[in-house]
Amino acid sequence: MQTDFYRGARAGMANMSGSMSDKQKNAISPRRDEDFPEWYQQVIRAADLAENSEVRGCMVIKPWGYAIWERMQAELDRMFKETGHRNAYFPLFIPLGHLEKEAAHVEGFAKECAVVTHHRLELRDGKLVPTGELAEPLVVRPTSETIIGAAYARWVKSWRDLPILLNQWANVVRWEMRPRLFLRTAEFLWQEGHTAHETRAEAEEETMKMLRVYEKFAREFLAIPVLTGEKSESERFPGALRTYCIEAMVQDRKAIQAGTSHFLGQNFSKAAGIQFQGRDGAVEHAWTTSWGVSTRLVGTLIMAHSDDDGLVLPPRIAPAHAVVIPITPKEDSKADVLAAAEVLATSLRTASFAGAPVAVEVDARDLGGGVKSWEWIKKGVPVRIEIGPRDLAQGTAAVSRRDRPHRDKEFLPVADIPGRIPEILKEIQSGLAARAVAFRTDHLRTMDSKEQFYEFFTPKNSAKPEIHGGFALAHWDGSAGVEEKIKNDLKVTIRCIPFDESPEPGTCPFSGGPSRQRVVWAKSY
RNA sequence: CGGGGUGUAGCUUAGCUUGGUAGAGCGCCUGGUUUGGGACCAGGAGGUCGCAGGUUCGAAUCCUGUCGCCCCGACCA
Repeated sequence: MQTDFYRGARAGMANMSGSMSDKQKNAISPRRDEDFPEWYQQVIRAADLAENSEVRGCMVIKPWGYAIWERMQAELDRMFKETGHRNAYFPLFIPLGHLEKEAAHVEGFAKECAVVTHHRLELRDGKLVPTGELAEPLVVRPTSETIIGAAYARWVKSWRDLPILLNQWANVVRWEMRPRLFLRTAEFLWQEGHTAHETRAEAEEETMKMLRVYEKFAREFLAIPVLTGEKSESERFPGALRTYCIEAMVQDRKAIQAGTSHFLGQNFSKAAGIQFQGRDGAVEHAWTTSWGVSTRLVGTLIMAHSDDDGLVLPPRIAPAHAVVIPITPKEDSKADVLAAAEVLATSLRTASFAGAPVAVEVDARDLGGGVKSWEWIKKGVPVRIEIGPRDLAQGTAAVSRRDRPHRDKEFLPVADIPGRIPEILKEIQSGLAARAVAFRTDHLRTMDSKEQFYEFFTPKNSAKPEIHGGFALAHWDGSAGVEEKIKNDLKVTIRCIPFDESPEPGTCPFSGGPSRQRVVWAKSY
């Protein structure tokens, strides 16, 4: 089966007629197949999700973008609570000394830390200059293992104090060289779960449990299939014993790490001194985990589902499920149309989707119907409902779906709409998920020869690389040398070593050495 | 941080080679006609041409430096 993400847009274009088609075919220019990175930025602008700020690498998340993040937060927070976690908040500033305690951690994060060295500004010759140097500089958290570890060390005395199962919603700062809206910003929003356990087995189980939470969230809410597995040593979190991840494929066939869960062993508890007296009276170090997802999920969502007309939101994560658009061509019927729109919205809100009332917006702005419709198309709202004077007479409204060409509309009796919308939302959700699965299936290849591998990851046009490649399932001898070589040659890395109940041994096509199992290779964000 | 590209109104851009103090389209505002698919007519607002120096009688244009952004590389969620 050939999955074509552009099919919808083409069908839409074929339906177009009149002056519009001469003017503009798609809302977003360039199209995905012309220039994917530029398309991505234009979608963000067209949907009014975010913009770059005056500080390099930082972004302003605008209301519609933030609403998507809030939806993610709401569902994840619920899932964390269901798995026994509670929220807390730890400081933004970390004493420099804390960061020095775990060697691998220092190595991993030292290069990208913002450091606070002063606590006062003085006005000199009209310029503000920092004064009041701090005795010990403070690091703006790039992640919170160290400062949370220090707190856990204070809190834990006995095995009865364990486990500690906390999460925090916070911002973190990593001074990135190449920022990209949502995908990699100097400051980003995330959640970080931090747990401490009595036994190794318990901590390992926790690590895996939270990975499963992320996987379920991605599949059920974002409609994005993800591969799960373990990171190779070179991709592991600094200081972790094992790093597990969910990896998604987006429409340029690159991989994106959408969430991680780390088994930290006793590394951080030894560094921070998280010790307790066990059931046998012996003093032991706790076993810790950490796990997180960030606003990168918003970028992942955009790249996974959106099309050449803008954002496409899966209903289960959309801030609004439906928008009612009053069409008010005549002054004398305007009040009636607006009133009917409100009545329709109100009745629609009595319907429920996925266990909650259908979220409805009414766009009562005094603008042309086409203008308003296009705005909501670009914002990715799953369902648009237009209601105008003719509908009033007939008791109907025109229903359009974001997963269908934008010209398609179905006139439904108003009375049927509250009953019908939840079904449509369900169809859109499962349709987007199915399409994403099919897309990934099409671009996931099992391969055994080096030649095939290199061909797969080499664009035909090197000057202006077309969308190519995907995920390659190939054997690997487990050596960092092979990883290094492939990365240098093709910019392809091991995204994860999939969990495999019965691994199929084979031969590494790059070294000829023995391989325990196939691993997932891809270009990545 | 290295290589390449690029900065002119909110967006897209003309002008730069051959210096003479800025033009368009979209968007925005007002009025009218419109509104079921990104409307039309008329009027209007908006730019110290990224910033700082320099050359010159005069700089968007030439020179130097610097900053931002984009792409590639290193690094990363």
